[in-house]
Amino acid sequence: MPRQKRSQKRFAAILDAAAELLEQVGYAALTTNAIAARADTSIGSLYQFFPNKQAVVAELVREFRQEVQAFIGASLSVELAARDIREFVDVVVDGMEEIRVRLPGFSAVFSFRRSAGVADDQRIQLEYDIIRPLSEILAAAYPDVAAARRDRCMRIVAETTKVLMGRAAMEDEETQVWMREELKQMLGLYLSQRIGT
Amino acid sequence: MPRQKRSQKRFAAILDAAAELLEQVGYAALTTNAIAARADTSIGSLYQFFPNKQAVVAELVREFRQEVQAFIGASLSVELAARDIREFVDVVVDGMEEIRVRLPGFSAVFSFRRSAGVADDQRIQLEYDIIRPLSEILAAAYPDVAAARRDRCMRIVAETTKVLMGRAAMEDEETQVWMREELKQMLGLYLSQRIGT
DNA sequence: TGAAAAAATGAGCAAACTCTCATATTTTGT
DNA sequence: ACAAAATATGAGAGTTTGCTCATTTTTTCA
Repeated sequence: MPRQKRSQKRFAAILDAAAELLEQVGYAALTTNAIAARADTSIGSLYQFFPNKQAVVAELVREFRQEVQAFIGASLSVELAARDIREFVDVVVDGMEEIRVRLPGFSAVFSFRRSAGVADDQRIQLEYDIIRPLSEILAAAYPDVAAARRDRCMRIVAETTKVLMGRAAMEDEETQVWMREELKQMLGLYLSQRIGT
Repeated sequence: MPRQKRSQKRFAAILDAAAELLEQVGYAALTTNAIAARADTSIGSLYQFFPNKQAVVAELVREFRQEVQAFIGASLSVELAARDIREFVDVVVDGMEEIRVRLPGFSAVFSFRRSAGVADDQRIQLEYDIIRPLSEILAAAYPDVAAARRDRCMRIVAETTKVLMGRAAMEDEETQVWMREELKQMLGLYLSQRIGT
């Protein structure tokens, strides 16, 4: 762990570089040399802060998880879910989109499949960071719905949101907008029917 | 291209090995040496049939595309779509699941994101192999619906089906069953509302 | 049957990658 | 100002991987 300001800046620069590269080239093509070069530092410095390549991504995921938790705590509530579940869905979709845009590399990390077993635990936790609290909110808002159904619905909602936004990210602005709208429509209809209005 | 029976068997064995490895370790960890070893042949033979690693996957994708087209031609019809769009959705979901189970590596190839630019064209074509014909069937079954809405709906249906089945594939049998059922529910509701009964 | 064509083999080259370490530079505390 | 601690550097060691090629084995066919 860095103690001087100088090294703390490098630490942050390395993470920023990793995030940007992740966004641009994806996980498979991410290399430690490229990260160091983009962070304007030497490969040696990278390995002074991180024991290996996975650790860099793991630290990024840790930050991403915090952002997600902050968003859920700030924007989602039992009252909102109970009042209008469609509006609840809208907030979830818009919130995830905002996070994706603000944090380079987020969707790359969030979506990658079996990337040579890398940070797999962390990625799964990132998903549970969303599914679990959302399910708990629904539990409080709709106590009569069976727990199993609630969990399944939130799993569907989370997975669907994740992938459609990931796909949308690769398209032009116009396509992104309509995909988001269709997604809200679909999830709203689904939750209305499976959980309640 | 192989001319003797012996080499044609090797050609097929290499493709089978690649498909199994793709299923087991994913694209990122796929190596030509591993493919050759699993096919019980030498690395030299692999490069006698395929100019490079991408070509092996490309050939696999070519076969997958044919399977998808065959399924659509055999199982989907304008009549079915016009009669009951929910049943139409059920057939699509079950059909894709059947293909996924029958063809090792299918979901691995179908779902991978930005795998170092590999066979990207082919992967996109695979998606259009589904979206385009489905949209055409809907066009015939529901001629009053605007073309743009139809295309968007089918894109959403295809993407959602793809990812949820990909996720389901990593879970136990019980989870797969309920995810498929929830998926049918959601897509059925969505299409009923956006296209018609 | 024998020579030419086709197919098979695997050692190893070249390139790319992760990560180490001896050395140099900067910061800190006194 | 000076020594010790912290930080920075990049050449290169050690692997892995895609792919080649000289050589051997099998098949074809007159």
